[in-house]
Amino acid sequence: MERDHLDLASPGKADHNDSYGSSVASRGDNMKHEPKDSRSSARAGGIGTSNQNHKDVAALAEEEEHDSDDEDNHSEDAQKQLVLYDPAAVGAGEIALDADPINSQPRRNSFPNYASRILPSVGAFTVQCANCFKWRLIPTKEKYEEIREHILEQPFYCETAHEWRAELSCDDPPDLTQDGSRLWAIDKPNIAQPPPGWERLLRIRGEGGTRFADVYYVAPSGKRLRSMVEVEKYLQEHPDYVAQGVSMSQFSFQIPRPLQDNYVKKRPYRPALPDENEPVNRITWIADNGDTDLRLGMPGPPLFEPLSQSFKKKRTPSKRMSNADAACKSS
DNA sequence: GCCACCGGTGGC
DNA sequence: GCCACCGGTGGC
Repeated sequence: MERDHLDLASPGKADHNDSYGSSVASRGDNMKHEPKDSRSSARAGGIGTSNQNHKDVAALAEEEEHDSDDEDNHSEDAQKQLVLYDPAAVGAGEIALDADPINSQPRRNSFPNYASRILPSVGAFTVQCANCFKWRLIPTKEKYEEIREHILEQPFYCETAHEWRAELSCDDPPDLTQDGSRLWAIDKPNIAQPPPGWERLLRIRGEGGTRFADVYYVAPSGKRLRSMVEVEKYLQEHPDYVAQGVSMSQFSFQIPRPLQDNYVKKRPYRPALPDENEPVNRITWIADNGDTDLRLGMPGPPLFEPLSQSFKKKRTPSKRMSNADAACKSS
């Protein structure tokens, strides 16, 4: 437990996480407030301390190179979370998590392989205190987006919540904990707030799908946009928005990452296309067919497993278009 | 016919 | 594995 806690606070480790979590509750069980849980929630929150910014891949690479001396990362241990909960449990004596009625309406999918079932939706927004690591509920989506926009430079503390909870301090028990009764997902830090009059919608997909979630932007006209390309196109067709100051930098289609491993179906192994410059007579042993059974027996909570993500090789900016570039190229 | 939701794919 | 984009389609 202690070690986990240290892991959480470990700058090196934290540095490798891009998590700012959102969490989804898959079950509507009661939340627990035991100290033990608070500990584990702190841990979970700890995973996501990266400086990664979707708009600055180069900065990310640099961070990774200096992961051993990022001493000031502790100030960025603040985590953000969206708590998604099972709508079926709404109203069953839950604490005030249904702060976002807009997204609390039951949703169902109706796809061939998904006998109509209720989809998770965002039930609450929560951010982790950078000091005590306890999760604090954020009263509204708008406030959450406001905090998230600058979470790296302006970490969240319990005192930050005085705006809506004057008495709150780190001595108070956590508002909620990662007790397995909810679906948690790690959100991305520093996502710009949507332009005034626009809404950023996060739709959680059903378990076992190919993706965890989708982000949509809803324009004041009601038009739904689902990619930077579409946003760019839309703004070109509606220059009045641009004249009002709406710009591409205010959009991000980054989705949170589920904390629950295997929520998203693993993509089947894709053999690389034969490289004509490579010898073809290598003996191949496909060890990973996407079956994760081997992991099931792993001891300890799985909360740190997503860490491996951040160790992926760096991308060179020249080879990877930024969102803005992509949008420009599409025009 | 619309659209919310999903799968698939290419790229990194 | 993650990300971005977009086509397909069942249900309304």
